[in-house]
Amino acid sequence: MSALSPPSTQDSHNKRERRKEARPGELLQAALELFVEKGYAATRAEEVATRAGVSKGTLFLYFSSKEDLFKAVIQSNLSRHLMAWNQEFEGFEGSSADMLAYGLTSWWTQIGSTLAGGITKLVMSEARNFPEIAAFYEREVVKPGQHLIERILQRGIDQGEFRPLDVHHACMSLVCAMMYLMMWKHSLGPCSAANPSFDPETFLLTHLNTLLNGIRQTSPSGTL
Amino acid sequence: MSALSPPSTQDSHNKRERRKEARPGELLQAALELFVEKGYAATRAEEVATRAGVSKGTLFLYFSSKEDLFKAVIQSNLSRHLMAWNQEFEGFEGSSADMLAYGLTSWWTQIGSTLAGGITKLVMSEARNFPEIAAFYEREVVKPGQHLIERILQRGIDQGEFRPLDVHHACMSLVCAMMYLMMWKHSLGPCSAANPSFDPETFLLTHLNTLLNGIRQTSPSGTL
Amino acid sequence: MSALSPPSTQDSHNKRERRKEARPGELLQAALELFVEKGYAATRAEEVATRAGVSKGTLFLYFSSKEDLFKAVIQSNLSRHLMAWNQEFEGFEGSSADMLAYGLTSWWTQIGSTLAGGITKLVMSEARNFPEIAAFYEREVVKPGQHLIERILQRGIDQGEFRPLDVHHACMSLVCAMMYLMMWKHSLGPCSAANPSFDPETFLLTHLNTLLNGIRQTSPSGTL
Amino acid sequence: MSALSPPSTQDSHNKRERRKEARPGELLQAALELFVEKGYAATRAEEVATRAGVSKGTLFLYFSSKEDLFKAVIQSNLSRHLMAWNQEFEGFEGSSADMLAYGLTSWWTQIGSTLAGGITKLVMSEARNFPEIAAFYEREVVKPGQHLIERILQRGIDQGEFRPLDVHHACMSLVCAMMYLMMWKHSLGPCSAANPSFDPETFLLTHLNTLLNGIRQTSPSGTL
DNA sequence: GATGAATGAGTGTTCATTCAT
DNA sequence: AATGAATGAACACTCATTCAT
Repeated sequence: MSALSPPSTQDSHNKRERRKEARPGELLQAALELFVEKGYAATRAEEVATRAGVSKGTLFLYFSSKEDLFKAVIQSNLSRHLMAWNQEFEGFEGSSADMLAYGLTSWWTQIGSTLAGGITKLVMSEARNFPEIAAFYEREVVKPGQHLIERILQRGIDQGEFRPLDVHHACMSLVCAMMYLMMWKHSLGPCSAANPSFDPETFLLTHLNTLLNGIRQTSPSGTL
Repeated sequence: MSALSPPSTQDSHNKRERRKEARPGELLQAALELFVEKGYAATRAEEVATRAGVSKGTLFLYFSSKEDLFKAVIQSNLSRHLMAWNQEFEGFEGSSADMLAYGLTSWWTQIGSTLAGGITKLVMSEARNFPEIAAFYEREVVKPGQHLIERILQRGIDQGEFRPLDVHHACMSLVCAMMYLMMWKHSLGPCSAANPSFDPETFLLTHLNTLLNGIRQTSPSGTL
Repeated sequence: MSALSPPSTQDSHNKRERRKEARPGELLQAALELFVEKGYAATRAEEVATRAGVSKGTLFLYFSSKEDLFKAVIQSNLSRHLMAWNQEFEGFEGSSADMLAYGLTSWWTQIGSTLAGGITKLVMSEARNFPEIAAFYEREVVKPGQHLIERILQRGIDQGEFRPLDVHHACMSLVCAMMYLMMWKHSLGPCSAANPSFDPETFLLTHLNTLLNGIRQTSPSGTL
Repeated sequence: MSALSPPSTQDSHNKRERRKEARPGELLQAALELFVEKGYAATRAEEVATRAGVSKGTLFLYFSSKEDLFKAVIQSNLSRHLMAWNQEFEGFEGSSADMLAYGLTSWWTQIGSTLAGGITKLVMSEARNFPEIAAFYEREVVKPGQHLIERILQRGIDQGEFRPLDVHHACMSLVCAMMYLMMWKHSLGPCSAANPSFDPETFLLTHLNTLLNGIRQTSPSGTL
């Protein structure tokens, strides 16, 4: 697209080339969708290939095994996931409570309610069988996320907005609601004819407000 | 039963009988361990049998299929407890806050901290592939558990202990912490050299107190 | 039953003894019924034992294997079969045509329409896997039966009732209708909602009359 | 097709393609042989594959199950012939007696004397255990065959060649001889050192002539 | 003799992976 | 590079047979 892109290959080859270069990405995308939908074990390699528009054999040209494909799916999506996460929270101005509310909302919009939410469920489900992925996830996603939230909480304490508290515990109290929503959405949720009036975003904000009510320096009157 | 009954006959009868009666329990225990450790799909029926000290064929003498075994594992480890709790709380005296704290503590002691806690993660992981099990779990575990907690919350509201609130949301705020702990403990937990000073039970009670702080009719001095 | 039966065992033991001596017969009867109904391969040894009112282990006390049981079932029933057959036809007076008609009718009544008819189907179905049984059946049932019919046909020729013909071929033309009925009755018949007005005995006599019409020295007017 | 088309491409394409197109036929042939020889239940799927020169997995590439293979064997060996006969007889010129004789002869040549004749015995043997196959066979083979023969008989009656008769019974009288031959040939036949001078085709025509003698409007001089 | 709990070889079927084309 | 026919190891489940009681 840029005029500065390498013009080494002839234009006539571009369509093919672009196709070739896009292959891994198309396979990863197809695999992500299927793994999230059906789980790792229940997804057949051929399904992934078919959805990506190639043959079974081609899949193994790009990934040496189904396990290798799985790792690539998770890691490539976690990185994307991560970048979005980091950009989102930089340079926010306002009260710490507002920061948390904003963070929760945008997390739900950009991750929880999308395919990315399925990755978390996938990682949790397969962590025991793929320790490398578990370690990667913890290092690259869990730890930075916790750190960010704990910093916001600490900021609230330092500025007298929240009463002194164990930021680690408070962070988990906050985060666990998101985790619960994601697991539910990709496991029992689709199987249960549950209360259709339930709205995840409302629940998240209710949860936050109840917690803030419990940790604020002075209890305000309204709670949602 | 009588001390004078011929011991020889008894014993000869017993060795076989005792085996037979113990088998289902031994198989369920082996299945629980392996399912929690490796996941349902990744556990071979023969492994379960071997760990229980019997042959493959014997497993199918007691459980008609691998899925049936899975259901039995859920039922024997979770349904049982829920029924007991329902009865226990029928005659409970004391504040609703105490009831919740007691419930959380005994849940952690009897389920969360044991292998049975892994079942929740197991069910969540496999729900999409086994809708029947998902339905079974929702009917036998989720619904009764929610019902119990919501009744306690409603009691607190009716007695003026809690301010009026959406019991469904509040129940989820409470429950999600337990879910999070269990998911963590059986997925990323074993792979991470996490903070060793973290104590799940303390976290649960902290979480409860923060929430109670947020929903109580009159804010007490401070409970964190 | 006879007063001369060996009185060696005490009367008090009789019930048990009679039971014990009846066991093989009860097992053979149960096996016959099930083999005829479901075929050899599809009948489980345990089913046979259960129907005979004993346990699985007991079956193998009397028959060393399922195959052995099968052979015993066939051979014991063929003998019975055979005795009936022989007694039936001895000393018949009347025209050869009447002999054939009588023979066909009584064959249908006593064999074709009973469990014994199922044995023929069983033998045909399993002959390739049990050559001994096939040989036994041919020697003890097929050959004598053919011989009898061919003698009757020859008698008809000798007495000028039938025109000269190949008795072997004529015998087969006659017999094949019985075979067809038996096979049908125990294979496709039960699976098809076939013409309910079809009556095997009528068919057999029609078949015979048509053949006799073709065989007789002078064609009579009526043909059934 | 063109003599000038590049032979290299053709060949490289063909070796693989020709295999693929030949596979179903090779598998059907192997299955036919083994099923007829040992029975359906006693033949292992792997044996069929091995005899066809492929691995177990390949069998299931072409037939979705063993039962499906069974059905395909029936269809490719019997249904095909019946359809051809139906068409052939549409334009047949000559007496109905000749039609029947011609039909019997070609049936013996194309089916009765070949392995395909074993299918009838196979179906009869397994019908009770595979009702779906029984229904399939009745629909695809029995019904069309009966219909064809009954039409010919009716034609003979309408044209004054045969005396009025019950075409259903007459059809069975005719057909039962073929059935008997096939059952015999694939059950007791191989086990017995039977009369080597016996010729099935001659028997069939003798049988037909005897019946025709019995059903013709005017008895001719003698046909046996 | 009788039992029935236990066994383990055997079967149909699936699916990740290979490799000739 | 791409294909897709072929493979064969793996797995859930069955059932004839054994043997301790």
